[in-house]
Amino acid sequence: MHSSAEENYLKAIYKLQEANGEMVATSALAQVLGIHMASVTDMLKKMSNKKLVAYQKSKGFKLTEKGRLAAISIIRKHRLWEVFLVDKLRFRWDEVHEIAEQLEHIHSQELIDKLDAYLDFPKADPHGDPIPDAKGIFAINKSVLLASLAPGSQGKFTGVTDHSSAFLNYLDKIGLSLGDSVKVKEVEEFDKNYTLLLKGKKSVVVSFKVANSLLISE
Amino acid sequence: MHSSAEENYLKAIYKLQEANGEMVATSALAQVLGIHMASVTDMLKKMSNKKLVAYQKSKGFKLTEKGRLAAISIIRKHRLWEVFLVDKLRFRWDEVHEIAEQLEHIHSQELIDKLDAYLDFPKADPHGDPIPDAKGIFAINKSVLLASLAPGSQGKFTGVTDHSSAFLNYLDKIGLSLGDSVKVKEVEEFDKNYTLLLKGKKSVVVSFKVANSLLISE
DNA sequence: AATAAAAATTAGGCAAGCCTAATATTACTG
DNA sequence: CAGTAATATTAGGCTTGCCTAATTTTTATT
Ligand SMILES: [Mn+2]
Ligand SMILES: [Mn+2]
Ligand SMILES: [Mn+2]
Ligand SMILES: [Mn+2]
Repeated sequence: MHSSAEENYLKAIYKLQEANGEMVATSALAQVLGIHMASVTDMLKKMSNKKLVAYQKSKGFKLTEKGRLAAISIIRKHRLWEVFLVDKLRFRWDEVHEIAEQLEHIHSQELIDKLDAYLDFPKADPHGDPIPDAKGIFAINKSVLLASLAPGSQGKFTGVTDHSSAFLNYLDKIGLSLGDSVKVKEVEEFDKNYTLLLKGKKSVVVSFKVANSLLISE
Repeated sequence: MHSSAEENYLKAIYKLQEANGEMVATSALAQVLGIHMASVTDMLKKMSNKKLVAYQKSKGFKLTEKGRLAAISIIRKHRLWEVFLVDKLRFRWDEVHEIAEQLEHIHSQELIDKLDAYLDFPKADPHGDPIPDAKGIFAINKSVLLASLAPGSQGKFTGVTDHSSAFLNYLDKIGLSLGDSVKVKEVEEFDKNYTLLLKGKKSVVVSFKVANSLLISE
C-alpha cells in the first residue's frame, strides 16, 4: 500500500495534470504541496522507482497508468467521505475538506465499497465535484463557467471551482445552493458584474470573480 | 496533536494497566505492540518528556493523568467507529477491528462529537466493550464471566473478553449474539464443559475456554 | 552567443520510529 | 550469596520525508 505522503503527491500531480495539461513541473508540485523543491525531487525519484510517475530529470513528469488509477482512487475516497460528512453527519460544505484529507488515507476496499453503497452511490460530492465509480470512471460532466454565459442564459448550479470557506460561505449568504437554477439577467459591460435571477425570483449582483467560480449545467 | 504511533502506545499502556495493575513493564508493552524492547524504551523516553507517561528507568512506567485521558479518547474513537461500521455500514462484528485501528487516529473533535450523536450516543461497541462519554467517563459495568456462574444462574450476554475472529465466528455459529439471555443448565465437573440454554430454548455445550470468554450481566 | 534569471538537482542533515548487537540491571536459584 | 537467567537500556544504523545550501541545467534577455 502507498503511504499518505505518496497518496498526497499522487492526488496533487493528478490535479495539476488535469488543470495544466500533461507534463508537471517540480516547482508547481512543490507549490501546491507546500513543500520545498528539493524534497519533491527526492520523492519523485522514489515514486519513479515504484512506477507511479514517469520522471524525466529536469524536464518534468507525469503519472503512469498505475499512478493515475491510484490517484483516482484517493479522489474517490475523499469525495465519498465528504458526502458522508455532509449528508449523514450534517457538517456544512465548507467544513469537510480537512477531515476528508485525513479519511481519504484509510486503507480498506471493503470500507469504501460499503460507504459508497450506504451513501447510495452518489455521483458528486458536496461541492459538485464528480465521484469516479469503483472502476475509476468519471461520469462525463458538461458544465461550464457561469462567466461564459450570455445574458438570458439559464441553467442549474452544479459545482464550484473555488473551494475556499470564504467563497462557500458567501454562496450560503446570498442563498445559492447546489442544484438551484440560475438565470443570467444582465452582464454589466463596464465592471463585468453579473446580475443573476435565483430561484424564488430573487435577484442578486455578483462580481466576475464569483461568476467565474460557478459551474452551470444543462 | 499526538502521532499515530504515540496513540497506539497510549492505548496499549492503558489496556495493560487495566489488566495487570498499575505499573507496566517494557517487555509487556513490546509484546503487545509487536515491537522490540529497545524501540519501546526509546519511545517511552520521548513520551516521558511529553509528560504522557511517568517513566522510571528499569523499573516500569504508567500513564500520567494527561496520558490516561489521551488513551481514553483514542479508545472512545475506536469503539464509536466500530459501532458505525457494524450498525451503519453492515460489517460483521469480527471484521471491524482493523479498520477501526486506522479510523481511531483521525484528528477532529467535531467529527467524533457528530459521529457520537449520529450513532445515538451508544454505550457499548459491537463487542460489548463500554464507550467512554465525551468527558472520558465509562458507565460502570458489573458484568461477570459466564465461567464464574453456578448452574441455574441466568443473565444477559453483554460482552466478550476474546475478540478474535475465530471466537466471534464460533459464537455466530452457535447462534449466540450480544444481548441474548443465557442460562447455565449444567457444568460438567470432569471437563468443565458448560451446557447453556440459549434463547428459543436451544441448548448448547461449550468448553470452559468459551465460558471464560463470555461476559454476563444482570 | 553571452549573460542573467529561474528551475531543478545534488549533497548533507535532521526527527520519528523502528532494528540489531552489546551492555547493564534486576530477579531468581541453588 | 554467587551465578545465571531474564529484563532493560545504550549504542549505532536504517528508512521515510522533510529541510537548507550549493551546484547544475534550462530558459529568457540582451
Ligand atoms: Mn475536498
Ligand atoms: Mn469536495
Ligand atoms: Mn476493536
Ligand atoms: Mn471492540
